[in-house]
Amino acid sequence: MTQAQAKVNKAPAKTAITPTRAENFPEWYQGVIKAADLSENSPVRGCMVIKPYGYALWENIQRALDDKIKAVGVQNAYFPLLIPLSFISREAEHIDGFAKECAVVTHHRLEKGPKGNLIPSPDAELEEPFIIRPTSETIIGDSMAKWIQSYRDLPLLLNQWANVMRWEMRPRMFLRTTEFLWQEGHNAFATKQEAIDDMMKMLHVYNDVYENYLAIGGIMGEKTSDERFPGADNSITIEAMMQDGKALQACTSHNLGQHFAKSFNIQYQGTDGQMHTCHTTSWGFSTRSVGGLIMSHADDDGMVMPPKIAPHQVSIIPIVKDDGAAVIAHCQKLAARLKEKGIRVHLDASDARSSDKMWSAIKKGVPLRVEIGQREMDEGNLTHIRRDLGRDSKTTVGENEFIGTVQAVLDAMQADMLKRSRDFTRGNIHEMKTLADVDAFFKGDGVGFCKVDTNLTMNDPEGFKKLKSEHAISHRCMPFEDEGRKVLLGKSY
RNA sequence: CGGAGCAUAGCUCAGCUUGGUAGAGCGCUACGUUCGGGACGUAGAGGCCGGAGGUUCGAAUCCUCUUGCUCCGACCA
Repeated sequence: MTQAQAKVNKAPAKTAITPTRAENFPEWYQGVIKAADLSENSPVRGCMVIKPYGYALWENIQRALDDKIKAVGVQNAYFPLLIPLSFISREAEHIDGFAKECAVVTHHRLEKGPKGNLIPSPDAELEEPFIIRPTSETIIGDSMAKWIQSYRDLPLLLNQWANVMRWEMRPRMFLRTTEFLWQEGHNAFATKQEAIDDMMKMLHVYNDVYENYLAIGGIMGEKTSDERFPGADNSITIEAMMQDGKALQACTSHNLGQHFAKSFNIQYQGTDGQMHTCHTTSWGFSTRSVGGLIMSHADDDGMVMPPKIAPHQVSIIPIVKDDGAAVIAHCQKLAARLKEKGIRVHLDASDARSSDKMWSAIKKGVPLRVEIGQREMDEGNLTHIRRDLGRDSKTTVGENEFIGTVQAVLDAMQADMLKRSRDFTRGNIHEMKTLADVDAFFKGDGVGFCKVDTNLTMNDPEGFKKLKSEHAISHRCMPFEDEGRKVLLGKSY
C-alpha cells in the first residue's frame, strides 16, 4: 500500500456540514449558510442579515445582471418604498394577489403609552395608510403615466434595485424572507407584440446570468394560468431543479398587457393623432437566486462558488512552520501578481492553523485553493485544489505556469459546474403519459420533475387538484422547447 | 394560518421523571509544542437555565400563561 492510499483509506468520512444533504436537506441548507458565513437570522422574524461575504456574492451577481440590463437599453431609477393604499387597489387581480401579505404603515409618530412604552400616537394616524411595496407596478405606473405623452416617449425602459416586503408565513433564508432584495424592471411599449418580445428578451437576459454566472441550467417556460403573476397576461420563468429534485422559481418576466396601463392611464398619442393605451412588462430577479445557488452547487463540505461570481476566486494558504514570514511575504507577491491578472484573490495570512484555513476556504466554497509551503517556495512551485473536485484535483505546478493557466482552470470549473447542473436537471425530468404515472412517481419518492401533456392536467382539473394536494406538487412551467404542449410538474420551494 | 417538535455557555447538548442553587464536548483567550484534509498540553473567561406568573423553606426541574425558533402543509419571488 502506498502512502497516498493509506492516507485515503484512513481519511475520515467526516463532512464539514452535518447533517448531510442525504440525511436532512433543509437542515443541511441552513448549515451551509452558516458555515459559509453568508447570512443569519435577524431579531425581526422573517428577515435576515446578509453578512459581508454573502453580500459580496450578491453584489457580484447584481453587477453581472445590472450590466446586462443596461446593455439592452434599460435605465435605472428609484421609486419610493411606500405606496399609497389607493394605488394598490386599482388593479383588481393585483390586489387579490398581494393583499394578504402587505405590511401597512398607519402612523407617523410614536408617543409614550400608559405603561411608559412607546406606542403609535393615536393623534398621528395617517388619513390614507401606505403599504410597504411588495412590488412596484403601481407606483411606477403612476410615474409612467406622467412621463409618457407621445409615441416618441416609447419604449420607456426602467429598472430599480430595491428591497420589497411580502409578509411571509413561513420564511426561509434567501428563499423566502419577509424583506428581500431584488431588481424589478418595468417597461412600456406601444404594441402588444413589443411587450411580448420584451418579456421574452428579459427572461433570456436572466437565463444568461443563471447559466453563465450562477452555473445553473434551468428550464425556461411559460407559467400555466394558475401560477401566473396577479395582473399579468403571461408570466414566463426559469424553473431550476435543486439537488433534492424540488423546483425553484428562479425569476419571472411578465407581459402585463394593458391591465396596469388602463388602471394608471399610461397612454400615448400615436402618429395617427389618437390616444392609445400602452402595453407594459415587468421582470424580477431576487436574492432568492443565492438560495438557488446553494441548493444547486453546495455539497456536504459547504458552499461551492461558481468562479465568475465567487467573492474570492483563489484563496492562498501559506503552510507555515515557526514564524513563516518568508512564506507569507512570498504569498503576498503571488497574490499581487494574480490581482494584476484580474483574479479576485484572498490571502489567508491569519495565524490560524493551516488545516483550519483550508477548511474555512472549503466551507466558503472558494473555487481554487492554493497552498504554498517552504519547500515549494524554494522550488518556485505551488499546489492548487479545485473546490468542486476536492483533493483528487490536487496539482503541484510552477508558479509562473500557474499564473498563466489560473484563468483557464477557473473557466473549466465554471463550465463543469454548469454541465453538472444541466445534466442533473435534464436527467431528472421524467416524461409520463398519465396522471396515474405521476401519482406513482411521487408515491415512490421519485426525485425531480414529471413532464406530461398540458391537456392532461388542464382537461382533468379534479384529478390534478387531488394529485396536487396529495403530493404537494404544482405546475412549474410549460417549457418553451415543447411549445406549450407539455408541462412540468414538481414539488417546489 | 393549521399540525408536530424544540428553547440551559458562542455552538451541540446533558441535567428535569424522583425540586436542594450550573455541567460536558466543541469554540473562545493566554502560553508552549504543532501545522500539506479537521493537533495536543496547561491555565482561564463565559449562563439571573426564552419570558411572566404560581406552588414551595427552596424551581432549570412541578403547574399556568406567553414569546421565539425549526420542520411539514396551505399561500407566495
